[in-house]
Amino acid sequence: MLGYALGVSSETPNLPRRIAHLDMDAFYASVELLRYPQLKGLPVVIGGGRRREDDLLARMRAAQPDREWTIEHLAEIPVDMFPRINGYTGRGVITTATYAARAFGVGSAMGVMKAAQLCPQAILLPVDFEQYRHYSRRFKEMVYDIAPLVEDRGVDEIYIDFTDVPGGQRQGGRALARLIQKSITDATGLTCSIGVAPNKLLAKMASELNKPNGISILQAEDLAEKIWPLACRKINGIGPKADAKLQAHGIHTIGELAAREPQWLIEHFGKSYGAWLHAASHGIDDRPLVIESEPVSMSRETTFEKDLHVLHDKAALGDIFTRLCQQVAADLQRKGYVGKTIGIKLRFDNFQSVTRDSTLDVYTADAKAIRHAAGLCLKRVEFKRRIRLLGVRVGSLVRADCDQALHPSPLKALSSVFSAREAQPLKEPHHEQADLF
DNA sequence: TCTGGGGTCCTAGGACCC
DNA sequence: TCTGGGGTCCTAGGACCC
Repeated sequence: MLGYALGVSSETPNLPRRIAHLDMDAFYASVELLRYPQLKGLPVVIGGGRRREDDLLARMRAAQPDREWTIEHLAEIPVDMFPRINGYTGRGVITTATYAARAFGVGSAMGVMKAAQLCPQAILLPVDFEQYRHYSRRFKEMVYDIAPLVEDRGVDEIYIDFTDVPGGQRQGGRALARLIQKSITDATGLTCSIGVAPNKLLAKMASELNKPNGISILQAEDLAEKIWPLACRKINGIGPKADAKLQAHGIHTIGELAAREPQWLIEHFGKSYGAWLHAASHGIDDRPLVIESEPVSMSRETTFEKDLHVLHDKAALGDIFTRLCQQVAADLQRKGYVGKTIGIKLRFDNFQSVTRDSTLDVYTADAKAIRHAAGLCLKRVEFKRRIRLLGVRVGSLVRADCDQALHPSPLKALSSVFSAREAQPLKEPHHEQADLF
């Protein structure tokens, strides 16, 4: 009791916190190179549409009908049979580029059409999420066996708590980082970069310092030398908007940010964000690792090949809308969740986005119920432009087998009958479009 | 050459209740 | 009759991340 009050754990001595950030190198592209080793060293970008089953094999069968072409022979497909980026016309973006492609200035989130200008000879492969998820599970299992306290940050990134792992303190964490790197490469053939630091913020920046296949050890006293010269944008949490605003004030590096008075930052960036900017620039970050978490929302959205008109393309829009609802419903059911906030998202041809949502009295994962509620949301939108993107979202999720989901409060259900909010429509519905979708 | 899809979190205003 | 403050829920938009 006394020990707890003093913040001293009875199980572990008070070792200095050592947090690792592990980032798989060019993950999607590297997974593709495992099955197409003949592309190693070439500029390859991943993006565009989904994988069409055995597209390449079909072309090989046509080109060389005299021999067998199956999934076993992927590595034998000649390089010149692979699709080049310059033949692509569409709205896709690059998700990953090999280091050979990055040398041409091609990078993540870049439009495929722009990448084609920078590197027209690059090979373009479609994304294959199933394959990436498979390798994601494998590399995470390797880590988990060595160091069990892991925060999942998506398909190719994790934080690992080294503090109490045997060997986790040796050489600031380098020994353990080496062991993990070797285990992952032995098991998967993939490489990763690892940064080890006193907290998540610094670990994330450290993992970027020595890529690919590198290890970077950061101590608190290294801040001025290794972090302050970096661009503000390198801080996880400073995006394009905040960066532009900082630059407008003449702040380009983390060191320049650290030199500003916290009061000045609060005046210009708000109480919360301003205080955080100050702390981050000084390498301060107390956030714990989030070992397990529950989803808050699930959504499906799609960008059309061409912008659609709410009247002219009514049938197509209706079909897409129904399909999105069915997909979200299937996702919810497969993962065992129900939600009660149903929402839609639209993006117009000028890239402006609008969202509408509505909270039901009961939790659902039913495609028809979702479609109905989302349809009502759609009626609250004014359509003045062509539509580029349509999405459906279900939020306020709970597990399908939990009490709330199983036993809807009778009081709630009753109150909705008399609820004034329910009785009158939210804002003015656009009646002339009420039956469009 | 226009800019994917799946998420989380924050802010801010209004309704509503105590 | 007027005023008010706190708390929670809902909705819309936006920044940011992988």
